[in-house]
Amino acid sequence: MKLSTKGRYAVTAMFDIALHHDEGPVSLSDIAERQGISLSYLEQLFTNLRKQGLVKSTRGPGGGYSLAIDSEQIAIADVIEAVDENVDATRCGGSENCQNHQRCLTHELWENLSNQIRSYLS
Amino acid sequence: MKLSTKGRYAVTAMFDIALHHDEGPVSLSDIAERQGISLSYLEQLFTNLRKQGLVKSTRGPGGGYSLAIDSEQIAIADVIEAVDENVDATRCGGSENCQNHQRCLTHELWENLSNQIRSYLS
DNA sequence: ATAATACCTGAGCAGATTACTAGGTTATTT
DNA sequence: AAATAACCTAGTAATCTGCTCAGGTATTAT
Repeated sequence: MKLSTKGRYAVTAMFDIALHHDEGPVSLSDIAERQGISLSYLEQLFTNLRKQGLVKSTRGPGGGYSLAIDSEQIAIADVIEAVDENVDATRCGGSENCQNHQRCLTHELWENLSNQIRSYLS
Repeated sequence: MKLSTKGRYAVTAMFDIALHHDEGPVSLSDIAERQGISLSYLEQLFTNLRKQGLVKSTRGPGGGYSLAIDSEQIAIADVIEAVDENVDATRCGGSENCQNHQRCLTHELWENLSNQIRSYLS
């Protein structure tokens, strides 16, 4: 789990789409202008959002992106994790070098924390 | 607000100190060994933790770090923010380029989110 | 006193990430 | 046919991460 500007951009853009949902698909250039984000950067973010099945695209003029599912079904955590490919390969990857209780304990602590944040953002 | 390995290291180390609190100050080399974190890197993190008044240091042999305040008074958010100097200078820094309602709205959305996460981690 | 311990500081560095630019291709509408 | 907008690929400057190295300085045990 990671919380950075990248994730914020994605959340902001998704929010923008949700707001203009009734006017049909929203083009990235519109979002870019409204939210002051680089168009090409948005394209990269939306590649991931599309792969995660959060948005669907319509090509050609008048096209753009629209939410793939109902806005209330989309968790903020999903959006953030779609763009922030989490490299959270915890030191003790699963079980291997959990020699002492200590390391397991702190590892568990952090995992719990991550999970709770994730469920909070849902 | 940012959640990364750096913050996790800090939280883990603070947790380690809290666990060994009764045995007096905890040396960074002990933490480094127990948690598998580079000593010099820990030193850098603790410089910030000390500046934020989260830990106090005891020099000399037998010295180390101890919690500056009661462990229950320390918010995880404080620890994370002490090391992850948040560059969260939001695009519309205060008021200047909030021309349209749109930008203000999403900005507010994100700020609320940040605040709620912060209060959750307390 | 002196050695050991452990905090403190700063410089540097490989690798990754961030935010962005540039320049295309493909699909669709008008 | 021409315009639009998704889609794709590659490159880049700046920053961040996690770490090493190389030295300090302060405190305490002997």
